[in-house]
Amino acid sequence: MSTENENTVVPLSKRKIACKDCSLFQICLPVGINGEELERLEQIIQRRRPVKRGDHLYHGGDPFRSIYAVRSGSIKSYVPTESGNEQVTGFHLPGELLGLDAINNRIHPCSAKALETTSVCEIPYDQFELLSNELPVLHRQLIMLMSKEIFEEETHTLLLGKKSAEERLAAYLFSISSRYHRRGFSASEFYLSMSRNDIGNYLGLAVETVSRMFTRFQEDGLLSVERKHIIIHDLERLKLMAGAVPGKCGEQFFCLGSS
Amino acid sequence: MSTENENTVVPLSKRKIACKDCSLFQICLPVGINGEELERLEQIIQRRRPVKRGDHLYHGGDPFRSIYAVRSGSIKSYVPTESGNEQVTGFHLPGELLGLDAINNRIHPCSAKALETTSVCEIPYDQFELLSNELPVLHRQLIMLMSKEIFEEETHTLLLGKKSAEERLAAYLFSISSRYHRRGFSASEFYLSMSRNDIGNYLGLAVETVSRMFTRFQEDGLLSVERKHIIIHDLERLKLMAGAVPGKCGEQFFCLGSS
DNA sequence: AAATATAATTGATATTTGTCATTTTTTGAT
DNA sequence: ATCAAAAAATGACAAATATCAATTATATTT
Repeated sequence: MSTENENTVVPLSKRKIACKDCSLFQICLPVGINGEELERLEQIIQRRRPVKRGDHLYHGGDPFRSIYAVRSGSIKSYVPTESGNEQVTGFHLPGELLGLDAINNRIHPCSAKALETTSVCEIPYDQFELLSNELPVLHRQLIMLMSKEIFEEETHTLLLGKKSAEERLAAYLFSISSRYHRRGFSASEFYLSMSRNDIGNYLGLAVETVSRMFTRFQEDGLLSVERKHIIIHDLERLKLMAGAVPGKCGEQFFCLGSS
Repeated sequence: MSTENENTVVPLSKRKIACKDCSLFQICLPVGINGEELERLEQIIQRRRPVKRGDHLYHGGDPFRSIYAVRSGSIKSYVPTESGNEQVTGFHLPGELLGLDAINNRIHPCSAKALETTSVCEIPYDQFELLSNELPVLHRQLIMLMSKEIFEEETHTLLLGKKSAEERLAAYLFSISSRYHRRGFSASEFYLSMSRNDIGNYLGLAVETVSRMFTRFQEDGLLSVERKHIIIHDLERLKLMAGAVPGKCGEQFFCLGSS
């Protein structure tokens, strides 16, 4: 949560932090981008001042202008429905993108709300498109990330379609753990930035069911939970409880959370 | 079901049917591709002999080589799970793509099985990538289609997370109807190529529940169903029964099924 | 710091949908 | 055409989870 100077949109070049110095570098841009290409990409990336908890990056229905990468903090994506309800469609942790569902229609189908003070990189899509004409590697990278997103949505479909409440929460916690771990944080101890309500919504469960499951997990000695602070005591067991994983995993051909 | 000469892989150039003559042209390639570009794309597209009902296009775990577009017939995508179960993740009707979830890992996370005799266009991905270096419009088009797929997965998440059995089946039938309609077929009368089992699996419901819902819909005069043959008597009511749609729809900013 | 609002937990009960068992219908094979 | 196997429909019942209500804990505001 480094509070750099907090102004409105400032070109990256005017700031100290460049992609190549960013801790998310290898997550955002894992493959074959060279120094010169990176520099040109950086020139179009905008770093905005951090958004505060509860603020929206965009609302469902807004015109699409940019895709975003989370630098720090976390974002919740949700589909607002007519009845005033919402369906949470995902949580975005550092190094993850959002807004990819809006490219086709040029309108955001989802809203994106900060769960805590959050910094994002904004990539204006028109400029990205122009630059990609010269640097096909950018398109290629985006396609990879979108493919990954599609796969992850399928994993979530599997969860919603086939898993019990217990399996859902276990899978959820395991996923969060893996993603933090990948970012260099502890896999066994972390703070959940989202409410029980959001978790339940995302997992297709009532809040009360989520609460009860947390209680049960704690009674079983699987983890300690105190409000949003989670300590996993047995990651292996958590993984087992999460049940089915696409492709039978078992190291057969790939694993959730691998890049 | 035009039974052309049924051999193994034959370059498109050797055949009579070109993309520009294909009835799916505007669905596969809706935007800004000119004649010359199209011709170069056609040169890499392979038309294989139709796959028979029950045959697989690929299995989960297979190395990724191509993406596919359905020309006629239908394909079921499913995630095989360790327990021998499966989770159906989607049905692909004419004009729709599959295999996009495998680009990132270069391994198919899903299996794809023909529900009836089905013709597909195969687009070898390496060649597509090479060609895209010269024709960025191809990448752009793929990104659009992937964005749309991500959006559709979110719609499915909304269905699995928030809807009752009745709403699920109504939403499903409305989706199928819209997709056929878009392809120029009747919106109110069609044959379902998938079993009740597959439908239930896809919707996160037991087969029996699907059966009962069909019966109820018929008793309500909403539709006539005879095995796989469906006649919708009141499309508007079906749409209403389907409930929540991303973005409040109501023509506010977009509608399911619009391109 | 007190007061108020919000979030989380817990218990009791209701409801939807799943499971099991059976019958009927349809499809495919010999 | 007959038989066997698979798919679909229907009924009875069970179970998981949602809903409702109440309590407790935690944040937020003044």
